[in-house]
Amino acid sequence: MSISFAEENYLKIIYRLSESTTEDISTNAIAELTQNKAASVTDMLRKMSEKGWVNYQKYQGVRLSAIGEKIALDIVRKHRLWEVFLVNKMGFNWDEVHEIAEQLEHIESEVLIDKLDAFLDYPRTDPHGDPIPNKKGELPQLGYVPLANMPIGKAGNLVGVAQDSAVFLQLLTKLNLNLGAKLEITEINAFDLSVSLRIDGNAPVLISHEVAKNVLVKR
Amino acid sequence: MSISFAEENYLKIIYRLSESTTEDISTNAIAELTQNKAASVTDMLRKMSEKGWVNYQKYQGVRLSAIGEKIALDIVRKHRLWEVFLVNKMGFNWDEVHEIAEQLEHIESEVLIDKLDAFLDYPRTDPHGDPIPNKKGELPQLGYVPLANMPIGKAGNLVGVAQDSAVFLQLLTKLNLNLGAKLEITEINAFDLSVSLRIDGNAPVLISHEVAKNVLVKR
DNA sequence: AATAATTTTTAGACTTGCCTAAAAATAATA
DNA sequence: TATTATTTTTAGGCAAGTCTAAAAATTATT
Repeated sequence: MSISFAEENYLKIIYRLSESTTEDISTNAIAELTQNKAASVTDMLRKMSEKGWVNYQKYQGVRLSAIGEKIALDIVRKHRLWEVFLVNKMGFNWDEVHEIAEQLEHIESEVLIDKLDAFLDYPRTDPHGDPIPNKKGELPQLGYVPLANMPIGKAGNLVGVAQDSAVFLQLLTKLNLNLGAKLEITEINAFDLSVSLRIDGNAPVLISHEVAKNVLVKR
Repeated sequence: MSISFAEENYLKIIYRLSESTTEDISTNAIAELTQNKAASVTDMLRKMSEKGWVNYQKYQGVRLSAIGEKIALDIVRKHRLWEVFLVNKMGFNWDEVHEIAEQLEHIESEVLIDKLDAFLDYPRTDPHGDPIPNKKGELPQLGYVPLANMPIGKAGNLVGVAQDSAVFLQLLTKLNLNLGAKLEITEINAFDLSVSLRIDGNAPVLISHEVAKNVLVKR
């Protein structure tokens, strides 16, 4: 039984939504990310449920099954490896590669992906700092994660930075973002992805997505 | 107006068939290569004719329009560049790459293809010796072509070889395949792609596809 | 030139993946 | 808790791309 582009996209998006919550994923949330109407999502969830890729109860939202998660991780692996390729080998900037990787992730060839992995020297993260699953679907334990990738409401400690330019480090100091500080995202603004951040339990302050990307946090 | 995978495949296959004949391409020939039924091909030809990509008259076969040929050459360019990538950078053998390139050729990003071209150092031919069109759709003038790619009935002269192992050259000598010999394919056997070859006007002899690939001919 | 064989097209149908509009279920609020 | 608002599902429909079976056109053969 083969899998279509559309199905791969749904699985990938359900996976993405699952990363930042333990709750069931809503039809509307999926509709927004797939750019489809809720009715179409319902349709697809029913079909994928029959195939055993998701656990879906009408009106109750959806979660990936073990099989569905393995498939999703496989797509994520391909997506992130291709992103590394595009940035490290083809000279794209990290903000130009998403659309192309969305296409490349559907290329079907296990041996190609293995060779690509080797060619790129077995990277552990993509150009955005997201971890790359191995071929068994296991995520490498990095011990940290970019602040921008932390789920809302989960606290962690600042353990490092992904960039060490002087201007960046000066900004951190000014914001009271010091090593060891306890950080918790209270809100992410959809418009510019800027982040409301609670530092050491104080009132939230606003930082840019760019800053949040470069601050590394241990959960 | 965008183009679908299916349409790209049809255009590419009509182009391939057009390379080896000046006659109009038959519905059945296309059906065989696309692995579809003739009825489906008729349908698609009608649609592509409306879009102006082919010149099609019922029962009379089809030819690419100027626009259709440009699109086809673009796909061929992508296909052949990806083949070079797969062989030169990923370590595949030349006989393993076709299926993967069939998928990669549909990736849509002009800037990616340009960067890939540069990354591969602007190759003029793919791993099978077929010329790679430039981004304007122009084929490089190679001055030669693998014997295996010559159309049936067209004569040319042996100007070189694509391989120089001792056993191969010894075989050429035994077959009377010498530099400057006049060669004309009289038949290609579908089963193993072996070639019936007329040498200097003599009665045809049989050579393998492998040999025909490695003999270079000037038309 | 008439008939037979082959090729191509038409007609009608099916699947996938999407849509809109209306109905049903759930969640929020007075 | 009753009503309202929101979310989700159902029902019916549409386009793309394919299929089979039958009809029409072309080509080959007697």
